Amino acid sequence: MNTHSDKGERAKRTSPRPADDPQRRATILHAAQTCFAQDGFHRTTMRAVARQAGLAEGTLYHHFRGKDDLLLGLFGALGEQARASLDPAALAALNLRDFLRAFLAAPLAALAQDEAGLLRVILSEGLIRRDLGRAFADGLTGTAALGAQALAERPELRGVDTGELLRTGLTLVLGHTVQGALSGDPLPDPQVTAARMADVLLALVAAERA
Amino acid sequence: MNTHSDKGERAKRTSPRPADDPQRRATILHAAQTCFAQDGFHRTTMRAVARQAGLAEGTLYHHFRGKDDLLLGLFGALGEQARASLDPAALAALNLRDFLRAFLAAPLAALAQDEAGLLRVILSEGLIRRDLGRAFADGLTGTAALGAQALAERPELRGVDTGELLRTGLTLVLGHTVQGALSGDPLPDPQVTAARMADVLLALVAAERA
Amino acid sequence: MNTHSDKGERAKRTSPRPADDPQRRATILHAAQTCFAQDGFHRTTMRAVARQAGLAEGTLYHHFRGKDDLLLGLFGALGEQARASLDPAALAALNLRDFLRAFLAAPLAALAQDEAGLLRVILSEGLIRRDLGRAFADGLTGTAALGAQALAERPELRGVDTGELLRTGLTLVLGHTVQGALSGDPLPDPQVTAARMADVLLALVAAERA
Amino acid sequence: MNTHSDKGERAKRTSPRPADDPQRRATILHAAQTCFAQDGFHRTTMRAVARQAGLAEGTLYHHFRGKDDLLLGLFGALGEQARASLDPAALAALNLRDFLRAFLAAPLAALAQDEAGLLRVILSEGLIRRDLGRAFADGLTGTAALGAQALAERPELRGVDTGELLRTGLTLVLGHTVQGALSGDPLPDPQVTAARMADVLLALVAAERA
DNA sequence: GATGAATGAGGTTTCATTCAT
DNA sequence: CATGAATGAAACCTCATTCAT
Repeated sequence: MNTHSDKGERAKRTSPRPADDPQRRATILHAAQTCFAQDGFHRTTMRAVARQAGLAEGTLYHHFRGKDDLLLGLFGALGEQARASLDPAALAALNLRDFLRAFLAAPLAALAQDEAGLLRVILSEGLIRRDLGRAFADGLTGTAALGAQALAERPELRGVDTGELLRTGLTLVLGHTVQGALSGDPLPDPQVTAARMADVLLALVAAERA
Repeated sequence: MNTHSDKGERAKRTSPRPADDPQRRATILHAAQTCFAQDGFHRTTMRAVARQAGLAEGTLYHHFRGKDDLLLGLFGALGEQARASLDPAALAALNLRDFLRAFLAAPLAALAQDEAGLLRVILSEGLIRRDLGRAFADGLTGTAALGAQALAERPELRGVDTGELLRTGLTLVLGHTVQGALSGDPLPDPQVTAARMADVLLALVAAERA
Repeated sequence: MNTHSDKGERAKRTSPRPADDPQRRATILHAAQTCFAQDGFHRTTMRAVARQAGLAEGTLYHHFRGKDDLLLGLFGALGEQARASLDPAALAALNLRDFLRAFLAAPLAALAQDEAGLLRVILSEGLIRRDLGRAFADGLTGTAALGAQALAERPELRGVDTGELLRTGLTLVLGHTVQGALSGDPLPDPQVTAARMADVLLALVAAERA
Repeated sequence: MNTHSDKGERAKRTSPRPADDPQRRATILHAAQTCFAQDGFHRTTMRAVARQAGLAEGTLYHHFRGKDDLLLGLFGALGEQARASLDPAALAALNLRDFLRAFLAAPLAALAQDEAGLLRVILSEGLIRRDLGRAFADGLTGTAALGAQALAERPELRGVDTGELLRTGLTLVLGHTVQGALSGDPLPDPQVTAARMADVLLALVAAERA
């Protein structure tokens, strides 16, 4: 209903016919995210998604294979988002403290806002569906590996297992985010949280080098 | 019918009437846990639980109000288990390092084995259902507070926010466990993991007191 | 629950063993009537009847074949009651006006009180089940015939179809009672209603003899 | 699938989309009436109604909220029918005898035919469900009041309580119809019955004015 | 491509009845 | 005879998906 206005905006699309879809896909995914975040994947009906998107139920099936495909699409979007929020080149220029802060702030910031709902849905299903869960876990591992590469050469980390360091950092981020998602409390400022967690990791480095 | 064999086991009870039986409840909860852990709450049918329990569908409803009540019962069991695994009195006698190890090993051990399935179910639904999620989060908070009390007087922690320290520890535990649940990989030995995490916390203490 | 006291009363039964039942049957029927009248036959569970009777569910089946048999038993009781409330010998002694009043007051009085519930149940099911319905209708017809016999010889009714006269009277009674049962309003005093209806019939007699 | 033939019949409608269709509703209600009249409301399954309507079970729920809504829809249809069969303007032109005959013949005729089943269902449930029962009773009261208005000015009824007169008439109609529904016997010609009942009322008028 | 009415398998839950104690 | 836990068929209803328009 409220989505009709969005449709209005999109009506000025220049293409004469509805075109194919990258726009439509996004609209639908966004609607799905909203619904899933609110009621969970299983308690959300395709009709609800359709209405939220301002479309008919049948139309959803022109753009997605089915309900599951919606979830997969959402998961893909989460991955893209995560990848986009982390720029290894930029990180490389920072000193260790700032590197850690930026590295941890990225996922925290991405999930801080209304996207928290997205995470809830992905995690909730990921805990049940082996494929989703593993993909998510692999994403974390990959991210840690990516960061570790950027830290590999730093002299002040000589003797430190940077991979494990960053994995510990991401474990903190995951634990923190899940806790927030469970409690329903709004998460504190990502920058502050990231700074606190960076301190933990720095303490760990200091201890290991001692 | 098929229940008679089970009843045979239980025949030592002299009472002629099974009464309201805590055994049956446990049997059913166990079956529910198995099914839920395997397929998730929503994809599990009451029929599946009944079959797993070796009972008729209708019988489940003599002991639980409905499917939801099964989940709640499971959640309650998790809580009891958590409470049972943490003995504040015993902890108080330990030095800091051992205290932290024991404090963190308790939940890790509880969830290490097949109970991992239980956690997956509870978390999966807790991420969607506000009441469950909050109850779970409150459990964590309460546990941290309980531990903090036991640490309050220690001179070597003068100036350290013990509450936050333990919360960080539990955040690590939660993150670690979720990661394990997601990846499907068997979690490493709880004692080892706990030791590693205790080191993180000790590093943090050292850094804060420096 | 409140029925336990009743059970207490009955405990002083002199017979050493529970005896057979005429007492029990009555207790159960009474409970059934209460439940059926409140929620209707179909919405009443055997468990509800058992509880109302202060008995176990299984016990009901020692005295009645099943739920349907309860309804039949109730119907039989209604018939007995109807028959008991009508004493042809006593009626024969009355003048026409009083005869009609008494004849109509009998069923009205029987149904006036809490027995109204009984009627509701019987009628409700009688409208659906051919056997019950026909038995009920036959009861009415029989009653009219019985009354007509008592009026047969009266000289002031020479030329009047007394059977039809009384059938009309019972039609009024039935219509009146059904209306009351539908509206839920408490029925007015049976005597008054009977008097009013008797007037209708007397007017009819007068008109026919004119 | 099997619906396509039906749709063929209906193909004359030019609208590309069936829209919300009043046809379907009627089809379903008719099927419901048939089933309910045969087996009663409670013994009729939604599946039976669907089959009778030549539709899938799920389809019923696109047009009615649930089983109860079917009953309510039927009740509404009965009301409409009753209202349609009574034309106050036309009645006003008749002399008293014909007025009464027409007034009583209307409901009798409406229920005489296969609609008798409809009445059985409505009454059967109305006797149990307070809301339905009251609505039905109110319908009767309203009808009597409507008729009384049309009779109000007649000089030959000066001094007669026309409201009560017509209520008595409807009580006769109700009693008569219920009796017929119970016995299962086919009701006699509505016109004849109405004439006989009109005579009763006329006798009553004569007696009251005497 | 868009629509949404129709489909029907399948889910949860109820409840009359049985039978071991 | 009394009990009441167990049974399991069957009811109502939901909802992902299809397909004629």
